[in-house]
Amino acid sequence: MRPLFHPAIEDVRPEAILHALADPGRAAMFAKIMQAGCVEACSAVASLGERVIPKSSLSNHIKVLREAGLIRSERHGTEVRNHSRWAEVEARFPGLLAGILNAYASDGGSGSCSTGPIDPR
Amino acid sequence: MRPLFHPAIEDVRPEAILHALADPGRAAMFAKIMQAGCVEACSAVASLGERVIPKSSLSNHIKVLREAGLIRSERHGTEVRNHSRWAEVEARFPGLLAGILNAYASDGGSGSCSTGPIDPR
DNA sequence: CCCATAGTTCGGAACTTCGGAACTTATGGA
DNA sequence: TCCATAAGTTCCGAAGTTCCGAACTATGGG
Repeated sequence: MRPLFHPAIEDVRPEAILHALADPGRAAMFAKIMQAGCVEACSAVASLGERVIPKSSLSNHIKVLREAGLIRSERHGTEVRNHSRWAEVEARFPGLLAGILNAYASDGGSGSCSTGPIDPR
Repeated sequence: MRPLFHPAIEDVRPEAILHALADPGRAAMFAKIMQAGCVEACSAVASLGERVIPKSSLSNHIKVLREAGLIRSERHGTEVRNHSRWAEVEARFPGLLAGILNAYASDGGSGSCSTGPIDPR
């Protein structure tokens, strides 16, 4: 198993973040990781709404979030814990994440993704 | 030629906006349309940096921006004029566009896209 | 050692994006 | 009026991306 790759914060590109969060499912995962005290096993995030996400897709979504610089993942034994990198990303691109997550939150019921109003950490 | 379709502002989805702006070229077009007094023929937007964009791709990029709800296009004789819908989008998703365009702007030279700091209209 | 659990990788089907060539539509002469 | 030209759009094939089931690889416990 290859070691997990994380971009340095200064290598994080806005287009990667937008692409990662342009999927409502991924945006919901990110919101959940952020709100859950910034720690979450991959599988804990596996059901969003009605939908059960297959493991392989889940693994891939998490990878997209990680490589976009949005989360940090560490292996702990057999599981992986995910932390949001909100503070770093916020310092580099102020207002970006709040704007995006609030947009999804205010879009509300109609999207597939539930996110309360934003308040990091 | 089919009449141009524009979503009503309440039908605009955050994921469509993120997807549209996840392409640095499209983000640069949008920034240009906004800054150029909100009016711009498609062809006026055709050269971004070094790159000359083929007409068919350009037409498609403009369509993506339009269908995401970011711009309004009107035919005037043989050309199409594009207006940004900043105010409407800002009212629906406060802070979203500013966050995104500022992120690209502060990413600056390294991306393929030049956008000054944001100040609508 | 064997099993269960948590993730990852592989590979094919379905979808999206890119760009060249052909088409449409409007305008401005001769 | 008829033709030429300019601005966009559509079509379609090649290239790339995403999704998900099946097979695989760690790790920890009994």
